Amino acid sequence: MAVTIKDIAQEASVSITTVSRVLNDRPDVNAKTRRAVLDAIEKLGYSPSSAARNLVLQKSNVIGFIVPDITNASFPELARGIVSRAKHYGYRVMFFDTQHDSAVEKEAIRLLRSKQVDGIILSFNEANQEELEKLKNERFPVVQIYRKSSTNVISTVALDNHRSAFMGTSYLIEKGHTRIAHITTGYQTQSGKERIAGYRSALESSGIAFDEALLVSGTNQAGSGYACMKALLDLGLPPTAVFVSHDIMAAGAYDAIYERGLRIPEDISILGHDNIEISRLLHPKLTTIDTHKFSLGETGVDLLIEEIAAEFPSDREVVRSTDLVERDSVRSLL
Amino acid sequence: MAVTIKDIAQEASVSITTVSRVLNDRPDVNAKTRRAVLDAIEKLGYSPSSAARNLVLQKSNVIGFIVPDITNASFPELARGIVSRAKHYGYRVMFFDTQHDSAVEKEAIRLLRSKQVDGIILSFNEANQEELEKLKNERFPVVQIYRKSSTNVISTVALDNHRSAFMGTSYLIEKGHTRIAHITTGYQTQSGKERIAGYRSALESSGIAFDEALLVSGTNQAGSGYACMKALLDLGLPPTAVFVSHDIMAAGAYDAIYERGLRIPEDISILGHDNIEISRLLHPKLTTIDTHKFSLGETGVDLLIEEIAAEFPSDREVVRSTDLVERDSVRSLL
DNA sequence: TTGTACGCGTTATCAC
DNA sequence: GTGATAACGCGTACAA
Repeated sequence: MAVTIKDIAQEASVSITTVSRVLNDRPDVNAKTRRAVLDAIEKLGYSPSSAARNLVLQKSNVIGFIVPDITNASFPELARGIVSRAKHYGYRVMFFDTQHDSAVEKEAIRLLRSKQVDGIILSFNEANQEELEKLKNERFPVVQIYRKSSTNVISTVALDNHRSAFMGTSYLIEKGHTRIAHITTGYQTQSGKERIAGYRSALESSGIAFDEALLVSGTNQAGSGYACMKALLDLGLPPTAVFVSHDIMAAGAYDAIYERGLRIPEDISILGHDNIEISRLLHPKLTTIDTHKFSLGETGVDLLIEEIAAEFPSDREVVRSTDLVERDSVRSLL
Repeated sequence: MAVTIKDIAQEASVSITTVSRVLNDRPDVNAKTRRAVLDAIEKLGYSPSSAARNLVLQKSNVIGFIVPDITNASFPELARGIVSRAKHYGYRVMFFDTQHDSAVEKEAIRLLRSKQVDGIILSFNEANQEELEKLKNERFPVVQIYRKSSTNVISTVALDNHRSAFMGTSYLIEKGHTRIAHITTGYQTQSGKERIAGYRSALESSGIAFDEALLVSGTNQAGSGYACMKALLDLGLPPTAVFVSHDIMAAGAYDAIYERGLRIPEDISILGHDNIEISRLLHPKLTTIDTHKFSLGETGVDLLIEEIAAEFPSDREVVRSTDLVERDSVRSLL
């Protein structure tokens, strides 16, 4: 059915070895011969079987990218960074949306073991660390994004969440706010825990007492942000500013605020985190913290490629800082 | 290095054929033998090489999904639909973001020819129809989403844009609007053309004269929606309602309106199209038209699988209708 | 029920 | 500069 290297060889009256040579741009082949082969390829419409190639080369040039939820707002930019950098290295990207199924590790293991992919990038995952480390020990390239490895055996590119939250909270303090709430994803999530710590640390640095009532947790979704904000507005003495740990939750918070007939930032200031696309489409435009997702994705691929090429498993940990982007949702009280 | 079927055979003291049998859940193998093989597999931590499998089976169980821009707001849901349905058929999905590079067709052709993927789903693409049809003629499975094939040789799942725009515009008319503008992506895009036609058709049906000045075109981005809206607001007699062909442009339109100190929907009504995630996060929540993207993706996979299994190239065209979802951005003038 | 041997389409080694 | 030929790891007639 399909045309193979053998057909080309026959058509061009050469051996398959020669065909393979021109296919791989080897210099040691006569110009005339090359021409003939190229013509045959063109004529028969041939293209090499990647399956055969992968088999003999023991390499697929595909990297797997596993996310728990492809609809996560941070996904697109991160994915673009990964795809773009992967392309640069001659790799393709295969996506896996686990839908939080947590069969993540099984899928990952199967993929790697079967050589379907040469390496894997994990993001936002709650995967079993043990399994991953086992994989790692078998010399399978794995890189985590966003999530630090507790035992530091897996290469990681993460955010400096503590510093980021510290910076955000400090910004609100600089603007004259003292009653500052924090909407978080809670102590169960790593980023939540770290950002809470940064938030508290900033308060303390300025001599502001931490108020348990101003810390409310939910999940990384608009609806949850809405609920959290409502809880805060129901307080006897609501905050004048809220640091929301994810922009998508901030969008939900907007809803709750508008529902009460309040204004942003006149009545209450909102500071987000992540800087996703919708942040600048909200009204007023959301002041937030950019996480450089595209670049994070690129770095993830860099680490993975390094891992793939390396003799021995590396375990580099890259921690990236974030940047505040001022827009219109925070009011200065000064 | 890696453990192969041969190692398992040796370990279990059987032939590779037998191992292959248990691997593929063949019934014709003794229970005891199977146990032994399974044990060996477990012990050695074996998993079959997909490269070898693909080569002998002439099949990868991967489908390619090509989009011009992964950050398009309609992408996530569509992708989820595709991934979900593909998984159901035992397929994986490989994403390709062409960044409008329009080397799309070359990439697609290479992929298919090289058997890296068993079929391809194209979305939002401006790819060369001729190339695609050539592919199709060579019995390569290709399905288009959103874009109808002019010559009807490629299977397609598309939207009934005309009907959709007709419905949307009629809705505004029912609400008492007569001065209705349309922000569009223009006559160059297929969906733009069809939606313009639907819009005009609805106006005519109600005896409202089409006003050239109320039709303003841009690109499918927030910034462009902003610019288009500004142009409309600069009109001597601005519209009372605007039908925006894409929600992301509507989000930009909101900006322009707020910038002028106007209110939605009190001063001007906005009707979107697409129902992307941010639509319900805007304030006021955007009334729009849902395109059932998840389902579209599922159907795309259905068609592709059919195509892959089929003896002869099919060329089915599925046209899906849309649904209006009423929220808060349209005011009744009655 | 089990095993032998060949083929899938490439690349790589070694001759010529 | 070019050509046999042996892998790569698996599925599958065909035989036993």
